[in-house]
Amino acid sequence: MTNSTSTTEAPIRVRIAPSPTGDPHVGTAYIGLINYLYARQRNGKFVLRIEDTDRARFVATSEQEIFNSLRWLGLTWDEGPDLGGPYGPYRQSERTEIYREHVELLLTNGTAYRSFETPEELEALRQRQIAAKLPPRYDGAHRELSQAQIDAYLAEGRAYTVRLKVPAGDPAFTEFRDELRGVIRFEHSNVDDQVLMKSDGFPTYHLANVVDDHLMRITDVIRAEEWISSTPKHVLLYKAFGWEIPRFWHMPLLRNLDKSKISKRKNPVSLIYYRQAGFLPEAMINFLGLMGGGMPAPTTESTLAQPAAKQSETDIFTLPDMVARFDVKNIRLGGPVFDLTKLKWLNGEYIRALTPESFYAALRETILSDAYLQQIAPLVQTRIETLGEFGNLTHFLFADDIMPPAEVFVPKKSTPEETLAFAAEQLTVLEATDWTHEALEPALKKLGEEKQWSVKENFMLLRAILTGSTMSPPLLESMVVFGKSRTLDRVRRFLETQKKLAQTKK
RNA sequence: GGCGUCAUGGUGUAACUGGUUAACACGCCGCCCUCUCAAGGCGGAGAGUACGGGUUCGAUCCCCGUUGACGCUACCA
Repeated sequence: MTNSTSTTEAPIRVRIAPSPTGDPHVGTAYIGLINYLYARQRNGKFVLRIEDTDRARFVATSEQEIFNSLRWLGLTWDEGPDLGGPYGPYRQSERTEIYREHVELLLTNGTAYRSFETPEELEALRQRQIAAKLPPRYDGAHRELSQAQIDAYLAEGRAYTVRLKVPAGDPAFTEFRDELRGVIRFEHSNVDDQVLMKSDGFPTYHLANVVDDHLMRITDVIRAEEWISSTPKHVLLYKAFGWEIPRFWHMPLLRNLDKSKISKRKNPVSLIYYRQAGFLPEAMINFLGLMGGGMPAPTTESTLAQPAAKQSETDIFTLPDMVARFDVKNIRLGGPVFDLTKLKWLNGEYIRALTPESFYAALRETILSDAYLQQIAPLVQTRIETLGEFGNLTHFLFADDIMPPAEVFVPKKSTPEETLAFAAEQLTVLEATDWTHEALEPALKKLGEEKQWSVKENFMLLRAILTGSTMSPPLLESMVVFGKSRTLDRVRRFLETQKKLAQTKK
């Protein structure tokens, strides 16, 4: 029932499989780091695979940003969409034919079946189950359709999904070994007949993931803990195909300060944000290495071997240090809080350790780059009388603690509650909008019309949040220059802070 | 609700996987240095290891239960 051990012989191959659905996420970097270390320590290969099977959430620029962010952190991969490799293509949207063939296999060997319900019907079923206080699950209505019925539906041209036929009867459970936790068992009555192929012909994560991991010879699946619950489905799939099962390592989930799964509302999660806000990649990777432990305690010998090193600085290490000393098996299973305070301290340590030359270079590459200043200059040229006033108008682009007082952001005709509610709407719109002047302007104006906020007050509110002031360079241009990640984060931080403020007043 | 996972100061971790006054770092407080602020130095408060039972000469570490937190419960990943 436990995994085959023959994978031990195979050359180690691991992978990360991010979805291009938005900004690259710190969680991706964390899992990427662990995979990277695992591969580098074992002479293995680290594969990057893009899981772009969700066409509804697909973001065109996302893939490139994932590449950039991982490279920024130094997490280089051996095979991937941009590098190629022996088991490509490494983009799932280019592998649809492979999935189709494999689904056919399952259909013929009876481990999967077609399900012809419409999304509406399934939603209705769900609602009925929830109302009846039953666990919402597919009822298996089409598990045993007759061939005649299937042919009839097919002839009608009815859309269908393909579902996994979770075995009934003996054994009535699936077990697998998590390398950090031991054997985990799921009763089949608790495993849903998961959709493997959507009606649009794209596979779901579960199918694509298993097929690709097998075809790409992945020996160790190192992923986040949120996948534990779906692992039995994956194991069942490996078995349905008659394939060897890889080792599973489920890493703890990064958390917000309140211990919930890390989320953009409560914490910056975009790697682009961290880069643009001036975090050094060495600090970020070091900090991620601290999450969950994994670095052995310093031995007496090693401290003696480096008498010059400050003993207190055992929290400070580089990526090569980690390759040399990190051990996945030492990972702590409690979800670590991604604590910005400590990350900032670490970043400060790295900044102080820079030579004056490289510190200057770091500034010139980021916050004081020519590219950035060239974008800013036209925004202020007509608005200043001496060059010395440059800072007066652009302070908000270089500061990280902007927080307008209520007098500034609440319009005369509105209450603070209305204002904050509208700001939340603005955030939602901004999140879904391309970061260009042409796209932002109509999107914001449309929202203003719907909610009956004048253009002036609409824009003024955002201006206040972004700049902390009612006077600034043009809003949209400023937002474009400041960047989507940082702007959105500033709005989120504003909303969260105001929410807390309102609560403490009560 | 069901299923699963987890549990050491406020936070991140350590403690030869049964024997320590439970250690280090961040944060916090104080002192020193200092034109300020940092940095740096020195010192301090803060957990008896979620709780309750076992096993053991002895449990942070092993077993059981409870509680809590978190995750999953989609034609999203």
